[in-house]
Amino acid sequence: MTMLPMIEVDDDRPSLLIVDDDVTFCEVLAKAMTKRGFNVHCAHTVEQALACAETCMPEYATIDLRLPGASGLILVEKLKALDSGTRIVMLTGYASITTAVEAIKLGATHYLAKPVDADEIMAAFERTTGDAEVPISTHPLSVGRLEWEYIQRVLNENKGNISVTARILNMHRRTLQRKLTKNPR
Amino acid sequence: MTMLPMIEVDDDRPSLLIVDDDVTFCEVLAKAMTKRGFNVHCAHTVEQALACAETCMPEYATIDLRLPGASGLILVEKLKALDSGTRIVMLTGYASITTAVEAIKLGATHYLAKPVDADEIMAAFERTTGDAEVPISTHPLSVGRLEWEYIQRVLNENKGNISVTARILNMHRRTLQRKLTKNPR
DNA sequence: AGTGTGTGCGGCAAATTGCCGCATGGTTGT
DNA sequence: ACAACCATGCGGCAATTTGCCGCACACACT
Repeated sequence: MTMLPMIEVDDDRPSLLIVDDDVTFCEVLAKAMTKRGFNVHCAHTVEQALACAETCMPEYATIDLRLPGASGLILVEKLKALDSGTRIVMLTGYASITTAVEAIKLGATHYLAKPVDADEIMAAFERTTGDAEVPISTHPLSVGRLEWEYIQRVLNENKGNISVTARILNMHRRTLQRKLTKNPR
Repeated sequence: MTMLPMIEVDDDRPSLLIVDDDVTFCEVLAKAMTKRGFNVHCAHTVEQALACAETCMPEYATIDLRLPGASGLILVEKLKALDSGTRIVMLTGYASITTAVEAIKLGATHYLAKPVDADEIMAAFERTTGDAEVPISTHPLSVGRLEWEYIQRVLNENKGNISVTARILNMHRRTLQRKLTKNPR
């Protein structure tokens, strides 16, 4: 695991590579993880991530599934090839069972659907093995809140178009409309 | 209860253990897999499966996620402990990302949602390595589906405890109970 | 025995939803 | 300008889902 110190000699913090094309998301997460004691680097493309990984040799990584050009799964493969000890958490906006299965097979230690908070990611890093013994993290998000966050995200991605969002989300426009007038629960 | 005290003489067919509480399903699948050259055994509970596995040492297994009493996941763990070379395909009526991730981490070679046909299972046994080329879907989950996945995840993290999960999720136990009996929308 | 907790399920009122309709405003192509 | 199309906001009402009560049973711990 501790192989080549390279440039970063006197930094005993574990290094973390965040790969996500959403710059804002990177910044927010970077801040949160720095506060939790990581030496954080960010990348927004597969190429950037690889370049960064070669120099900083991250012990931890969070990778978004959907990256410009290629799939984040490739990155899982490459990072694991670089250092099989790297702990990788896959993040995704649009979770699917197929990609989850592949990510784990490729060596990701966990797979989380956005929205996630930093504590969930921390917990995921710890859970390297499949288990019966489950370390419990308190889940701040109620189902109502989760739904609200998700709706906001999809709505935003569709530029606020309620009709389109309702169709995508497979719910009735009237219902979406009504939900939007209410506060997150 | 002890159904097959059969003595295994020389049998060069690969042995397959089918674990599912649905007897009819077992029979149908057993027939299909026998035709494909397997030496098939069936079990309907975790205990039966373990007993069977100890005598017949299956090289292949299909395990239903939902078994009376315990989850099929622990069976994955035990079978792998018995023989780490066993190829296990997880089957489930209600596929969720959480259980898929757990199953793969525990060593299952694949995870399939019912209904499946025998050929899919055959293909799954072959696919031991991860594949970074799988297409990523850009289609968001429906809100109902998202809720379902989230519930599954929290439920899993709380070892299937419905009362605790309901409290964390800030929903009524009765409502959670009712949701769990329904299909992911 | 007694206490605490989890589970499954029935019943019923309250809340939410699905689904209709209609009027309005914005955009696009003719 | 006009029609065609789409998104929006909202009212009404039936169907479904929920919250919340209850009860019985099982299991663990004292």
